Amino acid sequence: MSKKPGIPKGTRDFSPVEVAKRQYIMSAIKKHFETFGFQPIETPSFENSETLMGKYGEEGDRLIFKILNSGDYLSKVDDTVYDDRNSTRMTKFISEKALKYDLTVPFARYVVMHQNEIDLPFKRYQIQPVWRADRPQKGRFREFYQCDADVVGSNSLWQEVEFVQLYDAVFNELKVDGVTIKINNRKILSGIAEVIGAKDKLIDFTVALDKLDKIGEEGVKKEMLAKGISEEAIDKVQPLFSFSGSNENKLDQLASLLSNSEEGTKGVEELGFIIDAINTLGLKSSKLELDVTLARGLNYYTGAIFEVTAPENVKIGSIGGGGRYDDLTGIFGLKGISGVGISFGLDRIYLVLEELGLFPDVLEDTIDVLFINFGEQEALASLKAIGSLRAAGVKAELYPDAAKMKKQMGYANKRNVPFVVMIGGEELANNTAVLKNMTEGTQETLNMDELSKAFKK
RNA sequence: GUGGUUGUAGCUCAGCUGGUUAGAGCGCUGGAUUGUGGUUCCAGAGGUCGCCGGUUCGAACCCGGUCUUCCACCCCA
Repeated sequence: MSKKPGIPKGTRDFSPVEVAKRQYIMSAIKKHFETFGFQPIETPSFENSETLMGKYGEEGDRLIFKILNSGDYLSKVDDTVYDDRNSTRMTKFISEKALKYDLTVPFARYVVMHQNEIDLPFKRYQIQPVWRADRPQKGRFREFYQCDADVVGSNSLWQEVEFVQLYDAVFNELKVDGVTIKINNRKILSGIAEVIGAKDKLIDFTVALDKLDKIGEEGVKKEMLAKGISEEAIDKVQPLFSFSGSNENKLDQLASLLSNSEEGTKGVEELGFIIDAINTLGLKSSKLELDVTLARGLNYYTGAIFEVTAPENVKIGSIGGGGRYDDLTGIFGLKGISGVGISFGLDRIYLVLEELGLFPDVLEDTIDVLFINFGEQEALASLKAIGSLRAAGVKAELYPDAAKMKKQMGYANKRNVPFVVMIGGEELANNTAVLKNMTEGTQETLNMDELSKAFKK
């Protein structure tokens, strides 16, 4: 048993059916990325560690897969570092490359490196695997695909509006009804923190607030207190805990709550613009929801924050996310370039479609016709016929061995092949072929011309 | 990284409080049917019970470790 091969934790093999289903999702995403004007790029599977490390917070560093240096990497390690036996500190001496953790940071690196060849605003999309050294659980893998679309070089809020439409277009195409596109704005969160006098605790505050739907009001308050946020401060944000009504309604409440904060007011304005525009333009099947508790994601979001959640009856959490980052390329030395983008979680969308039974049946791909193998001469004649069928776009194959009929027929049967052609001794002599319909069980003898015509649609 | 959970034939799973040769269904191979599948019937192959160690006269079953699965936390797609 132990001799059996295995694959690493959190990785998967994909069978032909699974690949077909994944491609179905990917092509829907790709189609809309392209109709929205995005162009594809690809970046390497692994980057220099320094490109990735420190970009996702402390937690992120832990989850980055590090690649061991080639050669005799230990001999180059300094004695003091070696004797220290501190893994974190040792890492940079024995590993200088790492598997990419997301598509956004490598994209920022790409923009900086290729700034002279890019025309701004630059709209790119990217569909590639990423890796995280996380513990697997439902909808969470160590290798998974992200499908990202980002725009750099434009501060326009119309981009945000278009991304909402893009999410809607893709999920509508995939026939997933009832997707919620949640939207928030970092400036609103900062504004709230400012108004309650906890500006220095912005991250702790937002992380706690984000858990509202999970641990409830009391839980959130408890966590905030534990993080050193005062009771008066928590009292001031009380309205947030029972935030309800229409998006416009929420905006009004936020506007008055944040009237003393310049930044917060800006955030309310930005959100108002996006929500107004979407109200006028309309969405096909998703709904846009202002959610002040939304604080997910990376520390670099500065404006809009997006998160897409699956329809209520599917418990999978978020299937996409994104936001605006005013200065992402700044970390690589290119200041003043704003970016905004969204991401689709392919593997999670797959689980949603599977659970809702939304994959089309036609994805079960098979060949159109199997030729039974009766021996050398017969196989040769079969391959002649197969050649002209293939030229006409028919998926045809010859059973490779002159095995027993039962076996060959059984193979056709198991692969759901709709037609079988038999060219045996008799047919060989008469230059004919027997075409059998496997679902009806009927068959007829045809000459070669009639055979190729039979498959013309 | 923390806590819990799972592992028996190719697959899905039984297996009593530890007691002789570990079972079923499906699948697989062969035959009934030497050029006609999906149905039926008959026969057969296939397991060092995840791995390592311990307790015991005796371990699939108890204990420890390890790997794997799934779940929750952290975090996230």
